[in-house]
Amino acid sequence: MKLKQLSENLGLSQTTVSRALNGYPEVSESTRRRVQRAAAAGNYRPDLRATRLATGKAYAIGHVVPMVNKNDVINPIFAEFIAAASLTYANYGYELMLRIARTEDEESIYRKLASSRSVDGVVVHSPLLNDPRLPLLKSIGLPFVIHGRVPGAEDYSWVCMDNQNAFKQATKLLIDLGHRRIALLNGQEAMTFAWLRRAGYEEAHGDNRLDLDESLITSDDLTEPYGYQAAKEMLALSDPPTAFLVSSYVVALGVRRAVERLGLTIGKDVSIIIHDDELSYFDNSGVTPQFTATRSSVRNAGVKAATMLIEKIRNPDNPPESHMMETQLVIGSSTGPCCR
Amino acid sequence: MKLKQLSENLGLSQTTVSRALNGYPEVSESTRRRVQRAAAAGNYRPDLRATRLATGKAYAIGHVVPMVNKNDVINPIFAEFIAAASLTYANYGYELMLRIARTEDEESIYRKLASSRSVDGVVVHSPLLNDPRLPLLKSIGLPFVIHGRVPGAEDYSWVCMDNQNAFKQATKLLIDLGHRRIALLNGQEAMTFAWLRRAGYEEAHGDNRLDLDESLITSDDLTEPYGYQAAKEMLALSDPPTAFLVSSYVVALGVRRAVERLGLTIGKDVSIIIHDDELSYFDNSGVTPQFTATRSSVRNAGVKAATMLIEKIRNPDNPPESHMMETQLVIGSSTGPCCR
DNA sequence: TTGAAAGCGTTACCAA
DNA sequence: TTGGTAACGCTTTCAA
Repeated sequence: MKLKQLSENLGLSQTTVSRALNGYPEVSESTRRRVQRAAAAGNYRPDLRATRLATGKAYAIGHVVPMVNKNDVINPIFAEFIAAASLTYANYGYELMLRIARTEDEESIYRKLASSRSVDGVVVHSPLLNDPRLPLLKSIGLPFVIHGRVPGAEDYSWVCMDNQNAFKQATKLLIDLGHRRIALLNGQEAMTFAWLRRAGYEEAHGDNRLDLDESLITSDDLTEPYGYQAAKEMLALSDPPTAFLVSSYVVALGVRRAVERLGLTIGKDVSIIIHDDELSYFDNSGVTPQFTATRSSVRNAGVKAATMLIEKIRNPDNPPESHMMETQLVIGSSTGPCCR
Repeated sequence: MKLKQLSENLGLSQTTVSRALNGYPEVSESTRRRVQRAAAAGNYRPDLRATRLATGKAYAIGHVVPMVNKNDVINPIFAEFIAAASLTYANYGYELMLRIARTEDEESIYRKLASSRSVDGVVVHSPLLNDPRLPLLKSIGLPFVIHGRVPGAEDYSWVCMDNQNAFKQATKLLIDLGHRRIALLNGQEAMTFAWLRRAGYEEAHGDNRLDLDESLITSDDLTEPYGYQAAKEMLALSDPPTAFLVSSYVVALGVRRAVERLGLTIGKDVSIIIHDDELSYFDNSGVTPQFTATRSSVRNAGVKAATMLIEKIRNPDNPPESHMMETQLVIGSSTGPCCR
């Protein structure tokens, strides 16, 4: 069923039918109802391709995910973020186009998305330090929101978990509990999320006049074996850590395994704080304090980024907007300082 | 830069320029080269919206992911599958539109995708037993490929890991090794992948005239705590299992934890076989046999589904095609029968 | 409150 | 081998 046929059936012009269906005010209520009824009965839906061409809009947002990890193409956090964004777009009549980008293709992908008019804007994932995509997108003039922050850069829109503060507060908590040897199991520090986490960790050390020990800091792709291996090696040091600050739950599972293999007890001999999206995956809350960005925060971030971008598209002259997602400190139970 | 301007610059008609750029044979090579050069110089790219309307194609494939899990919206396997598909579509000039569907919205989403002509076809994820989407999509006439199989249904296109055979072979291996009490930690059995895995497990038992013990079979969302809890309870039985057949690596991490907490050794006291996408996440190969669909298989499945669907769109009258992805049995090291 | 007609930027048919 | 022109199915301007 096309607009033409529908309007002929109704004995109205295409103009009137279109207006009735799109909620224009200058249509009489009785006509509108009649049109709506007929449209529903005839199962009419406007051809999105025609609407796009006629309106000059794409009614689509691109999500460009770079291939950065060895293991995943899309990590679970991104998947949740993107899923939430997708649901949000649907509410606004927008589609989500997903693009996976090899680093060498990334620039041409953005250029093509812009010049072929297939999207109205993009969400940029996995920002890096000095990320070249920022100036690129500005020069292209394609509206964008970054999922993450780029330290040092300004004048762009982003939505981000407060990684730095999260790790600062978590580190501070451990220090206040008496810990002095706190391990940081971080992600790849070329990505700003990891860089910021380390910054928060270092800040808390500085505030408390504690020296950093590089042998307690590692960064890698966030897998279970990484957590196990790193924790195992650190625990074998002559002066081992008494607490672990861990960037993801899978890594924490590895840490837990290393700890338990030594016969140590989490929450008594060793404290673990996890920064991740899914508290429930780690089932010994009540034993160890946990600092976490909950999965719902990730979803909220996706929703926020989506609405921000749509707003930006509708109002291109508004200044860049940014939003820091709150994280929350969840303490399973009281955990005294480590003393083994 | 639009086609009109480009053609004016060149002193050619839009027709000729379009033909030159789209590789039509009736253009002289010299003209084609001249056009291509000018297009590249002027950074011309056809407006995809116009192309779509003119050709009647959408140049887009929809991936509709139902919200089935409590924890993830998109599970990591889907993410990899979808990522691989996305890369494949890009090669063919197609876009991937991602839609997350609440169960109650699913039908209307498919109808809308079809009638608004925003996709040329869809990939259906997470098939269920007697999945209503099959007849729905057939009646709508929207080309589709299912990621997974629907037992009992016929005459549709699918790409699937060979879940049933994988679990049959894995179970058989354990039986041949002397195991008689084999636990199955499965996913939600409303989803066909889990149903098929159980079928394979049961088949191997039947072939060897072993009775099933329902107390050794559980199914749930695939999380670490699920694996831990289920394994812990089973190991406390008066006649505990000597082997575990596990549907995902996170679950296996939980099983391992339960096993190790009892002071048991994997590969000696207890065998574990994992069916999952990422061998490397479980780092004690060499100790326990592992049966696994590797992550590359998942990616291959995504590529396969994408190419099949595009082929189907180009050739709507071809009969349904299906493809069973091979899985491989990876044995870390020789593992004798359990005997504790 | 309604309608006629001109776009939107391509592709594709029919002539030349 | 090239070009004129009519689609494609909407939205939107202008007129009634």
